[in-house]
Amino acid sequence: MSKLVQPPKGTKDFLPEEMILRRRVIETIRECFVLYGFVEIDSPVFEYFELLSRKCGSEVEKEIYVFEDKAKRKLGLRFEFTSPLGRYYATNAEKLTKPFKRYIIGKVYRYENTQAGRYREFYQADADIIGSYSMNVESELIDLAVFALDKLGMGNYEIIINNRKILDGIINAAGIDESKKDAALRALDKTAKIGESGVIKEFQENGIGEENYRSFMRIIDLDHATDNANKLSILKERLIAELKDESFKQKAAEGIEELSSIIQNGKAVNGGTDAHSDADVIKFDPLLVRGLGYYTGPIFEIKSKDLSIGSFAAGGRYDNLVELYGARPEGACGISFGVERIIDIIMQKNTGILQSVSSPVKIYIVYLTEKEKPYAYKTAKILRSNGISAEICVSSEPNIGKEIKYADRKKIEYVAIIGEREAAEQKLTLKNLKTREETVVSAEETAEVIK
RNA sequence: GUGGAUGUAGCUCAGCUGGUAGAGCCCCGGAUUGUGACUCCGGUGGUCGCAGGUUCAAAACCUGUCAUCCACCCCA
Repeated sequence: MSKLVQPPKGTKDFLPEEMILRRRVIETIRECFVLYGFVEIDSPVFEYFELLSRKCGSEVEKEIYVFEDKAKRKLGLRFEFTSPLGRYYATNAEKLTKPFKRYIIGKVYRYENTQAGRYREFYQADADIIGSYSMNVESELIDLAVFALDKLGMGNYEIIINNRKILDGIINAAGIDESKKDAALRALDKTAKIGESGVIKEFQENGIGEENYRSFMRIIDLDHATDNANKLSILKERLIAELKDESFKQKAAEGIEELSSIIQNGKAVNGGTDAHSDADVIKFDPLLVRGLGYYTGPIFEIKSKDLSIGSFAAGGRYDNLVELYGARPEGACGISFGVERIIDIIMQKNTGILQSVSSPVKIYIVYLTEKEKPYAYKTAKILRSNGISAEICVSSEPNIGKEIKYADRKKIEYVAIIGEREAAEQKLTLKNLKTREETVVSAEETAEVIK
């Protein structure tokens, strides 16, 4: 294939069958957002580069698509929805009802190397609440995620939570210097991948001692704990005992309270028994870090338990970020779903799904000769007026065999055949392509039957 | 940005130590002029990712480049 007929690196074309599935996934998420009371907004795909790069961290900054417009303004494509939301909120704060609960679904762009599940252009579906410091927000977002993911049939997944405040405390208690915090966190985040020796190596490369690693791991050694609540209370005792600095101590305790509250809320909402509120699905993991620089409190990540495709939804609290854009400081927290990754998982779990999706078009109308054409069009209009999506044959020389084959390939469930006999009776032959059954009925009856 | 693998028909792939391309599926037509999944017959389709180089001769060897995949990095 020549270069010019390929879509640019990291982007792809979507075939009609893929679009049907995508549409279904996006619509399901959208419906859930609405069910939880979020309102939709939109904002530009590009913003001033300087705005996008604020507080996102240098690693992320490298991934922003940058360009200059003809007046030499430096612009960038949005790489996620949080910075644009900060700007949007600051711009429109006076017009918005607070707490501001909004959702947005759209394309975002990241200049990075492609891989399975990693694209340069992809969809995110994002729900955020600005204007509350309460943990009820986190609970609501997690509950929403569970609701949506179950509806999507995502099966086995887990929600991993942690809190930046706790991390800060453990880092301090482990004797790691504040200036080396980021490097330490980045290394720790990789524990599952590179193992203990790998983390120690990275620590040393950044001038952090092995003993610091040991103390960190000793503090978070919670293997004997029975559940999340138990883990948190053990950790709390340890941190209070080990932290000298009063402000760190207080923050860490606060962080633990926050997570306890989230877990508690989950239990309350689900009647205290639902598996989603327990360690099975919500899992406190002190090694969860997340890269984005603006998180200030609880952070969470959702990933499949049986497929390793990275997380497909994630979020966290970013209090006071809006202040960066000139608004009054406000509590804020959000969650983001990676649409492509969700679709990848659905397709891996159900390999035949693309073949099995049926067309949104309900019925295909074929007439046999020019004589029946007016009646066929009239029939189409009646069906459409009744809310039935109907396609009519456009060939000037219809061949019934070919037309049925066409309808079958397009996964249309029914065919209406209109020939001399049907036209005379003001009816049609309704054929179900799956069962191959045929009945002779009127257009109105057809609308009733296949609705 | 770094390292590795791959790139042949719409799809999945074959093509030996260099001798100028093949299968299956799909698609199209017919057997079957008011009926699609099966069967049979016939047919279309490839500047071998692209550009150079070596050679009498390159899909094959060399170099570069682009894309995909994998691992880093980071992340949805």
